[in-house]
Formats: sequence, structure tokens, C-alpha cells
Amino acid sequence: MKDVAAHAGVSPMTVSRTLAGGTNVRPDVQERVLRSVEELGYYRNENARSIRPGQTSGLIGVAITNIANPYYGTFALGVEEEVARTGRRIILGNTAEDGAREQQLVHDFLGRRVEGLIVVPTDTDGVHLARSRKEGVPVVLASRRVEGVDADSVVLDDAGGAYAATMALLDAGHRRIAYLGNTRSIYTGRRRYDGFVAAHAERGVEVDSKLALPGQQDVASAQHVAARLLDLDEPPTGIFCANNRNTVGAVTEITRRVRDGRLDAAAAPALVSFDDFELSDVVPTLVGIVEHDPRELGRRAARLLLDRLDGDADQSARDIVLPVHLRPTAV
Amino acid sequence: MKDVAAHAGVSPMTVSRTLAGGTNVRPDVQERVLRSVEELGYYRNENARSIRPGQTSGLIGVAITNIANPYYGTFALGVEEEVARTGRRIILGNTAEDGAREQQLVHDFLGRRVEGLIVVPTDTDGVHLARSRKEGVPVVLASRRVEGVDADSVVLDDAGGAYAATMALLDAGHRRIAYLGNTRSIYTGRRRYDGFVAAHAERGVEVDSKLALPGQQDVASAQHVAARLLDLDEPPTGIFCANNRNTVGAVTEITRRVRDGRLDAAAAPALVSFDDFELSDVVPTLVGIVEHDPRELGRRAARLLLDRLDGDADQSARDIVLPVHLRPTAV
DNA sequence: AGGGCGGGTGATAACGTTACCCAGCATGGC
DNA sequence: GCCATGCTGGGTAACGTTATCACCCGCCCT
Repeated sequence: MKDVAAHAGVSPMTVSRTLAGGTNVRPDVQERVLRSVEELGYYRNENARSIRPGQTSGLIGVAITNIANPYYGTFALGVEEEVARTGRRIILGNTAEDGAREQQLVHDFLGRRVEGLIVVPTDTDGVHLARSRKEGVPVVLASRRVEGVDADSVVLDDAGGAYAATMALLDAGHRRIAYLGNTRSIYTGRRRYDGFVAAHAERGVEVDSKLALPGQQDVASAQHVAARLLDLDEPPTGIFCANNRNTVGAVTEITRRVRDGRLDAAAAPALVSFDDFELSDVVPTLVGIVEHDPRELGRRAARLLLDRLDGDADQSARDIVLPVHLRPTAV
Repeated sequence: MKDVAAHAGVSPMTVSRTLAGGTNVRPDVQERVLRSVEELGYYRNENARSIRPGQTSGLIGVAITNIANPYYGTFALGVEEEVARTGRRIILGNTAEDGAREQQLVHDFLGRRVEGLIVVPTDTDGVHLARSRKEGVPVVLASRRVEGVDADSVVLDDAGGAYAATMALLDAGHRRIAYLGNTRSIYTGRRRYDGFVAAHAERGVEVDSKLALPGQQDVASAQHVAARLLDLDEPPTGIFCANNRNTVGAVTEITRRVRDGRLDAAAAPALVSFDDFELSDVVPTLVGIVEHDPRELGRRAARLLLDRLDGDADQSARDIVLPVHLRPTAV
């Protein structure tokens, strides 16, 4: 900045003022400064800028659990979209569903003086999140809540969606329905399983514990577990897949078997999936999808955060539950 | 840091030294300092740290064109993986295939003093990238190259893959083969189209310009264009989809029509796709996939950059071409 | 004509951190 | 016992930026 100032024949202060919007700088001086900036290829050091009191970094830290999952990619897109409207930027980190990495990431975000955090929390305690709040850096939890962390949150109607999905299978006459999903220690896993159980209870059908298989985080393990289900002496006639990773795994396994002739297409279990996913149209045995909008989830999370940053910082925590929608799919 | 120093009864310098690794600080003093850090919930201001001469930010800027595309998500995963091994972190931005946003993003990255950039460039001139290099911030281009920017790059064997894919269709007897892909102004679009044309030339088959349809960036527009192809008086018998967005669009349209009875399954065109994608196993009319590994692409890009950062900064630009592999899919 | 006022500009200090230099102290060799 | 040496710790200044204050100038009001 000093170089630019010298080049334009003004003081660094005038350069700073010009770059900050140009209040109280004569137009012709501004132009001279901007020309020097251009000529020297100068760009402001945002890090130095941010250490001055009263200055903000303009950064929002976003931590998601799986960057390769398009669901979370779309979520991040929604956050970015909303955050960009206020001139801020996101800095995105991947926790890979690992609590230690989440802590590291949050620590690092705070070190870079983010204005706020949007976190899809992993399955750990939230002391680092609570601390962030205490430091005056607001936190919004997305998709999952964390016990003991008094932060804004946006989640889906997990139980309601799972209930509706399971009910659809029950009403279609299925009595042996399997559950594929996350471990119950994860918020969404717990809630979706609860919905699954509630629907069974409502219809007076007992849940067969051999068919309730939580714990799969990725497609490969979901496929493996689906194979075990199909190999049972009395396989399920319907499967509720509690997230798109599990759906893709199950679909892959079923399709392979049908193609190989190991499984009769007519005998393939009916699927209902929580989460939409690409090419869901193409899947033959899928009878329903619990739809929701990850982009909207991101937008709402961002708006909660921005409200706190630009509006009232001291309001009490708000919890938003987004509706989901069961769409029967043509077969 | 001053507070921590006071609390521990030492000078800020000793706190700094302890946090930097503790050389020349007595173990008992270190412990006292760390206890104070813990107690006060202190975390170092990385921005302030980075403005000192000789200090690096530990940040790598990564700009991708579409964060919601799992292909680029996986790419980012590969970059992060490799970069994390050196204790660095990535800061991820989405350009949405928009040159102006890419420029903004790069400018912002430089302002935050990233150590290097990994960019999947959009279809613009690369002056901002060239400038970054001039400023001493190395750039690695991934997936696409930019004319006039003398930077390291990792790209796929686009032409080779497209050639093999098209050749597979030609050898299966197809003579009316459509092309769905990016605009030719995008590097990969150009190269893949060239491979498409080269295969035709090799076999002495003329490319029907009504069937060569570049320009689709997303699934919706690809689906729309696929519909137009199917509505032709003489529709193609085979389609080469030059990227996964176009494949998903074409597959969706074909499947819908078959299901509606508007298209006879036997008459559906055979597809070959550049890029693998989820559930590719399930798609009936897909006869081949040009596979490659986005994660490896990310890793290699990261390694090129790290080589320059931790190794020889002045070596001349290196260009890596990753092989692709045509996998015939069971039908 | 004099004083106040407001816009334009510059000097200074401070943000939080660490490189560099220097001082104190214990140790060891003679 | 004396000096060189090495380890430990503190003081100072500087990184690049901007808030604050001070100053100068021209204008308007009385």
C-alpha cells in the first residue's frame, strides 16, 4: 500500500480510504490511486486488514461431513448463495464424519477469525462449538442437532419423513421391512429410525431386529449389508433406506443380482428412500422418495447466521424444522 | 496472547515460542503456558500471524466450477487429502462456470495470502492467473488448461477417451452417433469433441452436424437436448455423452420415454459416457464408460503445487496427462 | 471582516504476532 | 577462580492496515 501511495503521490491513508469506498477523497485523486493500484498489480492484504479492531474477516466457516456427497455439495451451494448476498465468503471444510477433524477444523476457522460457523455436526460432544459461541462467534447447526449446544439449528422432519415412508410400505402390504441407515448415535439416524419404529407400532407390526441394520456411512458398506439382507432365508419384501448412501448401495446390489439372474425381478424388495438422488427416476424397484431440498437447507442455515451477524446477536436460539415430502415414484 | 502471558506469569514471547513448538522454553514453563491457554480458551490469531514476514498462511486456494457435482467434490477431496499431509488447509470456492466469479475468487484468495492456487479454470482469459504466478503464488490448472498461462497442469486424456468411446460405438455398427457435451470453448469440450471427430474420420464415417450438440452444462439442459435428438425424424442409434451431466440428462430422458411407452426399449440409443457416475450400473442402455479417477486428479494437482512450494519453485511448468480407461458395461 | 464549519488529506498509533538482539544464569574447562 | 558457552527468557520493532485526531483550506453566515 505504501508503494501505491508513493506511486500516486499520496499518503497510504488516502489509498486505504479510496479502496474502502472513497468517502472524503476527491474524485480525481481516487482515479489516480486506482490507476496506480492497477499499474502495480496491488491487492489488499485481507489478513492484515482483519486484525484491526472493528474489522471483520467477511468469512463464514462451513463444515460438512462429506464433500463428495452431492447432497452436501448442494447444501454448501445454498449457503454460499445466501452468504454472498452480504458480500461475505465461505471457507469450506470436510470433516469426513470424524469428530477430531471437526474440532481441528473449528479451531482453525476461529483462528482465521471467521464471523460465524455453519456446521453439520459429527457424532461428538460439542464443547468446541459451545466455546465458539462463548467467544462471540455464532454457530448454526444444520441437518443435525447436538445436545448441550445452545445454537440455532435447521433440521429436517426426519421422524415424520421416515414415518410416512415406512407407512407407505406397510400400507402396500409389506410386513417384513428392513431398515438401512446411519448409526443411531447420529442425530438423523436416531430420528429416522424412530419414525420407522413409530409407523410399525401404529400398524401393530413388530420390527424384526434382524432386518434393522443401522451403521452404514458409505455406499460400499450399504451394498454389503444389502447383500446380507437378500441372503437371509426369509428376506425382506420392502426396505426403507434412511439416506441416499444406503439407497444407492441397496439399489446397486439389487440391480446386480437381477442382472446376474441371482434374483428374480418380481421378487426384488420394494424400496423407499429418504433423500432424493440423481437418476432416482431410473431405479426400477423404488416406490417412493422422501424429498427435501438441501439447497434450501443451506439457505435457511445461512439466513439464521446472517440474522445474528447483521441483526440481533442476542436473541435466543431458534430451531427450524423443514418439511419433507413423500413422493410416490412411478414403477 | 498478552492475557495468556500475564496469566502464566511470562512474556508474550514465551507464549509465542511455546505455541510454535517450544524450542528454548523450559518444560515446566511450557506446561504452565499451555495450562493458561487451556484455561482462558485462547487460540492464536492466524491472520495476525500471517502478516509477519517469513510466515505462511498454510492455505491453498481451490476453485472448482460446480460444487454440487460429485465429480468435483471428489476432486477437492483428493486435493485436501494430499495438502493435509503437509499441515496445510484448503479454502474452497465455487465459480459456477463463471469467469467473473473466478476472477473475484482468485483475487480474494490472493488477498488472504494463500500459498498457492489449484484452479479448474472456466472459459475466460487467464490474466488473473498469470498475475498470481507473477506475484509468486504458484498456480496449478486441473482438468483444463488455459492458453497463455504458463502453469503446471493435470488433465485427462480427453481426446483419447472420446476417441475410444466413439470407436466402440462405431465398431458396434452405429453410424448415426450423437455428441452431447460442453461447449467447444471449454478445453475439455474441445478435446473430447476432437476425439469424437477423429474416430469418425478413422472409420470414414461423416459426422452429422445435426447430431453434434455441444453447450450443455447441467442436467436439465442436457435432458432437453436429448429430447430434441429423440424427436428427430431419424434419431441417432448411439450417443456419446462427453461428461456425466450430459449422461445423466440423456439417461433420464430415455428412461422416462421408455416408461411412458413413447419409446421402445429396443429402439433406445446406445450410450457411452465420459466420466463415471453413481448408479451407472443400473442404467440399461449404457454400453460403456470412460473411467478416470477424480480423486487421483486432485492428488496429482496438489502434489504438483506442493513440489513447487516445498521443493523447487523455479522449475519450468509441468504438464501431466492422466490416462482414462474405457470400461464396457454389462447390458 | 471574522469566525465557524465541513470536506479533504496526512501523521500517528494500534491491532496480534514473531524475528532479532540482548541479558541473565548455570555449566564446564582451564 | 575466571572466562567461554549454551540455554532460557524478555524487550523492541516491524509486518500491512485503518481509526482517530489534527491540520489546512475554502466557503458561508453574520
